[in-house]
Order: sequence, then structure tokens, then C-alpha cells
Amino acid sequence: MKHRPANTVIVLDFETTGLSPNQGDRAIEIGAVRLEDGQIKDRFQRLMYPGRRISGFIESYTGISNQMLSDAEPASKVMAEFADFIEDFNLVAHNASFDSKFLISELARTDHNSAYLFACSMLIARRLYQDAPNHKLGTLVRFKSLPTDGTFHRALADAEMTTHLWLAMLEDISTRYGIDQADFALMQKLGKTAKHSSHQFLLKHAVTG
DNA sequence: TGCCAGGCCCTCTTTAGGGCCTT
Repeated sequence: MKHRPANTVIVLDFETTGLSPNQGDRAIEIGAVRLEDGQIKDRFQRLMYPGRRISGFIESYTGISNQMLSDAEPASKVMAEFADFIEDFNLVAHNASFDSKFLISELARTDHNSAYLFACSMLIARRLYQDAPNHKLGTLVRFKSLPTDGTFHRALADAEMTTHLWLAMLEDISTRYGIDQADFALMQKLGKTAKHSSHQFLLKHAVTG
């Protein structure tokens, strides 16, 4: 039987042709990290052909060219492989609402289930790091002095930076609130909050239940 | 370069508007 650590999450990031699958945008790259008990155990990165040319803006923004995509496998094939990679583990992304809608949209083109639970590192960071200049991923990486190879807006590089941010937040929450180990359920709760609660109240409430 | 959308959150709010964040 396959070993399944209790505290395993998949941290993922999509590069896409634009902001909205409802407007016809497609994924062009998926990058992800399998994090088991705080250790990176596996990585996944694939380009995928979206069925049409991408804009010059996206080429410039991501560094992914039309030439690179012309040699890539179709999205449906890549997403089927990715579904096998993520199994049924919980998912983490920076601004998870964005990656969630692309995951649902692309998996809908395959016969794979897309009923995953997401936690959003951006929403948690907004509560935890209120003195950060802003809560863009790159800013938070610099703010927390997290590891980076200097690559931004590529799927695996962004997923790895999000992984380090996730680990830093787990540690900071445990240290700040004196709990043994922050887990996915707590982090997901911190990303879904009632309005009009102060951040301090919210964190303490989430920790104490 | 920044628009497209959408969820979240703040405030000059809740019968609303606008900024943030993702590509």
C-alpha cells in the first residue's frame, strides 16, 4: 500500500493565456510541488498546447513562447497526468481562486474529478503579514527572505516559492500562537473568514476553534 | 502596458464602491 503522510499538500501554479477561463482563456503551463511533512518530495512541470497562439503580452510576462508551446503536448493529456500527480491531496495556491477555476476548467476537458480542497496562501498572508508592502508572491518572497532562483512567472518556480511561503506561515503561526503544528485545516480556515473580525481575533479564534 | 473576471476585504459600508491579486 502506498505511503500517504497525513500532512501532505500539493502546491500548484498555472500559467495561462489570460485571467478568465469563462472568457476562453486556457492553461499553458502547470507546475506543482508535493509537500510531505514539510519536505518537498516530488515536482511536476509541463507546458501544454492551448490550441491557439498566445499573446505577445503573455510571451513577455511568462517567457513562454509560441514556439515552445507548439512542441508541447495538448492540455488534456497533460492534465490527465497532473490529476494522477495530485491524487486526492489538498491543494495550495497563491490567490487560489485563480488557480482553482483553471484547474476545474481544464479537468472538465478530461474525465477526471476536480473536487479538491484549496487553501489560499495570499489570503493567509494578508492576515499574517499586515506590515508587508503588498501581498504579491514576489513581494512576500523578498519580505520573508525566502529561497528563490530569481525566476518569476514560471509555474514550477512560482509553486516552489509558494511552498516556501506556506512553510514560513506554518512556522510563524505555530510560533506566534503557541500551537504544536499548524495544519491544512487551520490554514484553510484562516483563508475563509467572517467579515468585520480583527486579524488578531481571527487568528486566535481559528487556533482555538 | 494593461485591459479582460471573480473572490475577498476594507471603508468615506451593509440599499456600495473600489483596491488587491492571479495571467
